[in-house]
Order: sequence, then C-alpha cells, then structure tokens
Amino acid sequence: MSAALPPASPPFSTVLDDTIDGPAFSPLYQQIKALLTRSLQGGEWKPGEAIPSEMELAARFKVSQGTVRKAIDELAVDGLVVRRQGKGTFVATHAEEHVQYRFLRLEPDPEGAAGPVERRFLDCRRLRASAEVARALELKLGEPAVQVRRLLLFAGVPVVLDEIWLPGALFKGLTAERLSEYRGPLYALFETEFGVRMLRAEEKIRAVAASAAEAELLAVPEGAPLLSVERRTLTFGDKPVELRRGLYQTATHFYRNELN
Amino acid sequence: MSAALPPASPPFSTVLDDTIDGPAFSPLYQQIKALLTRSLQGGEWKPGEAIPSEMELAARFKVSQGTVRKAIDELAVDGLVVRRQGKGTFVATHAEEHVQYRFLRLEPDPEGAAGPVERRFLDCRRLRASAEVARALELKLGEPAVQVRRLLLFAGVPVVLDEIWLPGALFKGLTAERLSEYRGPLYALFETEFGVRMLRAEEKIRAVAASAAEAELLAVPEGAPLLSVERRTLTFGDKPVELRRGLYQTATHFYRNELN
DNA sequence: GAGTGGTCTAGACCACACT
DNA sequence: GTGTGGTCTAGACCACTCC
Repeated sequence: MSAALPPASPPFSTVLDDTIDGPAFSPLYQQIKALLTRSLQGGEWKPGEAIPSEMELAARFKVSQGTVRKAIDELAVDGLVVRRQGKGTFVATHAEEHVQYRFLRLEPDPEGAAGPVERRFLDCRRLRASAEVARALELKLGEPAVQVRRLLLFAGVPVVLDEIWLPGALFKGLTAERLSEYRGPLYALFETEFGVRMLRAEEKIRAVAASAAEAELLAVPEGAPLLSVERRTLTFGDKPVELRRGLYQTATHFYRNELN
Repeated sequence: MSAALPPASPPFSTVLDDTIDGPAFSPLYQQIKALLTRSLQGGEWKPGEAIPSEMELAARFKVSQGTVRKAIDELAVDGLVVRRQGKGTFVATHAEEHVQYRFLRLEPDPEGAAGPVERRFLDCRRLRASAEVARALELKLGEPAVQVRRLLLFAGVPVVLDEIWLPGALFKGLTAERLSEYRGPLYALFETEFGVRMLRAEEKIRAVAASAAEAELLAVPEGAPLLSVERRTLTFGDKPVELRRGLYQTATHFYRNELN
C-alpha cells in the first residue's frame, strides 16, 4: 500500500457497518488486533508457542510492519501475548510463568520469612448455580457448576481460604483427585486440560468477620477480621469463567496494589 | 537527521556514561521522555496547561515527530500528561479531574444510592515523625510532619476515616482552616497551594478490627471489621510525599480492583 | 482553513538470541 | 550470519477542534 498515491482501497477501510452512530471508524491496527485475537482464541497458535513474525503477519494482512506492530503492542499490554526481543512473540500461558500466581496480590510482611507454599484441597463438588453464582458467571439459575474449596499455606501457616465456582459445562472432568495430583497453578491446569484461558479479572474487596468454620481453617479466632476478595475472572470476549471468593488472613500478609 | 546517510552523530547517542554496567544503552525516546519529565517537574508547563505540539518538540530536540510521540505516549500512560485529539497535550492536574478522587477505589454497592460526598475535617496538627512515619516518608526520626484526620461521608453515612501524614517541610502553611474552606480534592489543594504533585501510589490493604474511637466515628460496633488501606503516595523521582492510612467501612461499599 | 493529535507507510539500522 | 523484535526517520493523510 503506497501512501503517496491514491490507494486502490482506502487505508482506513472500515469493516464495520456505519448504521447508527455514524462511520464507526476503526483504525487498521485495531482491526488487525481483532483478527489476531480471533486467531488466538481459535487456537491457531497455542499457549507458549510463538506467533508468526511481524514481517510475516504484515505480508499476510497486506499492511506495513508498523501497523502489525501496534496491534501486537496492545495485545502485549493486555497480557495475551509476550514479546521477547531477538526470539519472537509468544502466546501468553499460565503454565510457564515464573510467578506462580498471576492474579494473587498477597505479599508477606517484611519480617515474615518467605516459606514454601502448600495447597490443601478441601473439596470439589458439582452443584447447581445459586442466584449469586449464576449472575456472576452468566449462567441460568440452577445450571450445573463446580465448587472447589482449598486452603493456601505459606511456611506452614494458613493464609488463604478460597471458594471457587466454575461453569459446569466448561469443566466436565474436574475432580478432587485431578486437582490434588496436579503440580503448578490452577489456571495452568484450566488452560491445558480444559482449554479455558483466564485473561483478566475484577475484584471486590471487603473486610469481614471470620465465621466459626472459616476461623478454624485459617487458625484465627472466630470473628477475626479477614480480607474478603471476590474475584470474577474473564476469558475472551469478557466472558466470565470463574467466580472466586478468597478469605485472606492479613496478620502476616497484605494485599498489595499499585495506583497510577 | 537522515537515516539513509551516516548521521553526523549516531542516532543512538547515549547521554549517559558507560562506566560499570556496559554501554547503558538508552533509546532516544527515553532520553526525550526524561527531558520532558524534567521540564514538567521544573514547572516549564504548569498543571492544566498545554505543552508544545509534537512538531515543535521534534524541532526543539532535533528528532522526528514519531520519536517525540513515543516519549509523550509513555508520559500519558504514566498519567503525567493527557492527550486530547485536535487540541493538544496537557499537563495532568488534580484540579480539573471529573472523577473527584483519582486514587480512591471505593464504590457503593449496587443497591446503595449514590449520594453526595461530605468531608469532615477532624484535626490538623504539626507533630514529629514517628519511626513508622519517618520510614515511609524518608524523613529523619523526629522531623516535623503534619497530621490530618478526616471523615468522608457518602449520602450522610460515614464510610472512610483517613489519617494523613505529610512532610512538614513541604506543607508549611497547611492549617485546619485552610482545609475546611477548600472545595475540591485534597490533592488539588496540594498541587496549587504547595506545588506538590501526587503522581502514583502504593497501597497495602488489610482487614482490621475497629477500635472504640474508630468505631464511633464510623458509626459501626467496636471490633467491626474494617478495611485498612495504607497508601504511600509518590511524586517525581519516586519521592514519597504522603502516608495515608484509610479505614473503610465495607458494609455498603467495596474496594474495586482490576487485574490483568 | 489552520492546527493538533492519530494513523499508516517504506525503509534503514540497532540490539539480542540462536546457530 | 540470520532472523526476531526494537528504534528511528520522513512524509503523507485522516479525524477532531476551534476560529
């Protein structure tokens, strides 16, 4: 495509229809980004694999390298893809992340020694979605859902009690045994075994008092203040695929957040 | 600067010294970004004002528009600057933000009506920095500091109790009267009256039990779980200029966070 | 219409990783 | 050396804002 000469088709050829809100202008690189996202979602390149080079993609889409580049830049910011200079661009994966827990913002207090992490699965049951779960996961009331409860211990001390809800339709063969034998992050299991990619999440954080059962599991007094972290995890198209309620004991750990 | 011909000075002319860690390569746009940051910090352009156009800056720094553009892009991501198509690029300011509280991630529950915000200043005292305050603000133990305490009410209901610590040297004329007569966000006052720009912040979040005094101010039972949000706010050069401990009542509100 | 940011191109060269 | 992402340039045109 030459910029100096009138191009055969305008460079800003919008693929969208201009019905209601006017032209619905969308830059080329956004359209490329959408195409790449579709390929990622469709599994053309698997997590951990390299996607084609910028030059190849530029040739495929008949645009300049710079335009492909800008599209990939945004995918990288969104965390769908990871760039590695000199090597290529790779599909993001939970399976080989150095940080074990991508979405866990919990850190130990400076004094506390950073001990090994232990996971203890309490149960894994197939239930029907309650009103709350159905709303969060965009299911119908009573549709099948999987509930997983587990405990996270740091240096032997229980710190996180998680209650996880998943759409039953997406997690057919998920069992307590499968969970306890798996090494590595939960999201890696979901990715490799069930093809579900956790891309981003929204959290609502509150302070609550520990119930008797919760207190016992977390080894704190009943009524002790706990951090309640309600996480809704989304995949492609902002489709919710997990509802997780975490209770964090914050005597020895804290939730870290950066604002700007 | 022509790319086709050997340039007089190499385009990647690093301004830094290559002493210890090798060449210390820094892209041109990063150097431009650093220069622009210096100008912002030095007050060459005041908050709310427009900075020169990309073309002007390109001419000033003798680089292409694209290079200036990339520098400004990062400043925009960092929140130091705001781009407005067709109008220009403006120095970020707390004074004319539509969202009143840039760093406050608190939202009302869906049911709760969004009422007007009321601020109630409890006190403003000049004290000496405790060990904790000194460490957080990088002061010496016992150096002068200002303590402000205030209550935030939404629709008449007390929700946030803040205890704010500021370096005394930077906030000479800050008084309770000045605070209570001021309309608008605290950070806007700090910006216009004291020339202190809050650029980013780190928060440590915990769940705690309300003390008797705290409970009374927030109209909750003593021992009720509260969200403790300890914020360290930074200005240019990551210099800490505020330590704030907020206690949030999370029965009617929650702390919202987005992860990706 | 003039000015500003936003998009797009084509081409060159640099830094990094593998072979 | 070859290939990949990363930087830089010069120039064109588009979209938005204001006069």
